[in-house]
Amino acid sequence: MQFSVDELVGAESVLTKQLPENQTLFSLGDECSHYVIVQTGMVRVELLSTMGQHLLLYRIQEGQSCIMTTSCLMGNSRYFAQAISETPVELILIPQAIFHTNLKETLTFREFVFNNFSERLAVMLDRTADLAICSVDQRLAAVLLAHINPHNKDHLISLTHEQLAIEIGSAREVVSRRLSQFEKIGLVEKQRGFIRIIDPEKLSLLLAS
Amino acid sequence: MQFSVDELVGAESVLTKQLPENQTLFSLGDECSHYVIVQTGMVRVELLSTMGQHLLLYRIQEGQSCIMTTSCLMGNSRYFAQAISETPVELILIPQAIFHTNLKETLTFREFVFNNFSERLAVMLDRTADLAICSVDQRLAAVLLAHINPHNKDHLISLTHEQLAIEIGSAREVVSRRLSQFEKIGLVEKQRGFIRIIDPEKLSLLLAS
DNA sequence: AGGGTCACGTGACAATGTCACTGAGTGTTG
DNA sequence: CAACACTCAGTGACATTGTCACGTGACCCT
Repeated sequence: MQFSVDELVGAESVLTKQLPENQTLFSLGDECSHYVIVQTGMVRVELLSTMGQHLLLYRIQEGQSCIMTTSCLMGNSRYFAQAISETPVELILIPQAIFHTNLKETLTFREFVFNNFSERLAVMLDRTADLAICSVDQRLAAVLLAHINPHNKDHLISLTHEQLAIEIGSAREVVSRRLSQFEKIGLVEKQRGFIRIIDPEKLSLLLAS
Repeated sequence: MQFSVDELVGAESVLTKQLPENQTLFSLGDECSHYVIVQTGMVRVELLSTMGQHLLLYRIQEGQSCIMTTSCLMGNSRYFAQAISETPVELILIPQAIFHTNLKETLTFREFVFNNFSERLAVMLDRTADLAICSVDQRLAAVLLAHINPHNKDHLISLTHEQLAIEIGSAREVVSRRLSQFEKIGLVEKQRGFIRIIDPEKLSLLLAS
């Protein structure tokens, strides 16, 4: 993070909290009592359908805050999605009252909140646009390319088809089928729980069309 | 509107602007120089795909403000969608500098901005969730029911299939086909440019399933 | 070895989107 | 009025994507 939390809100009012993986941070209908900053780890925020389907809205990573939390605090409304830790996380919690006081009085805090908010909203709307505009193949290719580790010459990606499906907002079976097709034309190789990228260049050509 | 703009920001800094129907308020990539409140009329905000396809994000009506504008001002970023007047509109414009000063110093202004923002975000995410979760039939039924004028016993709705398609995020042909089906089972009657709701009760049953 | 769970493959089918084209209504204009 | 253009709607053919119901093999545990 690029700022000191203590400096922003005063050390005495900042709480921290640790949570293990796969823990619910908030659920649909919950009241919002604290502003939350993720200090380490990753949190997933998703909508829930009437069935058990999930729709990934966005992720919150190190140093970021949650737009829904911000929105709920600002508008005094309730959560209408749920958040789950994807890794063990360390959170910074700022009580509602302190949040509002600082928003009013501290320029650096206000700037942090607003910038973070605006940036997160942009990312989320980008994702929405992608979902609406790009094909499954394109979204799949994009996610695969995004997971390449540049330090590792062997482009092996540790994701299951299920995880990829959530990532691109599709279904496992669809991902399986498209990956088989990708394999057939030499773009990737499949292993249980892993995908190896064989031809990143061709893969990125997919995005252009 | 439930507040006096003059009271909020000082009469001297408030600008107003009139625009006819079908005018672009902002486009993708534009800088954001003013906070905007729609005083009368209606504005549509939509994403653009690589092709000419539009994806309706949300509408801004009387007394409301635009979340993307708010976000851009707060985060000092550029517009990544476009806004178009659906009717003649009357706008209130508050220059960026005045916006920030008032956000800092005026409690009522801050409350207006935040509440409006939070509410609009909720509506937009609701729409997103609907798109992801509900079937075409359900979305279509919902839109038709929402357009019923309770003062008019004759439930005649003035919308083309094209307009309905944009509304529910689908294609004209799909709307045509589903409406034909609706007509076949006695839910509606079609006319050129109009739909007559015959059986609102059955139509709302569609939403439940 | 047997049982259980997880990841994946697959066929059949339903829902939706896209394309290309037709035709019907409406208004305009010479 | 006749010709024309324009908007709105209907339709068949097809592609893409999602859903359901299974089956199969890998891996883990005792």
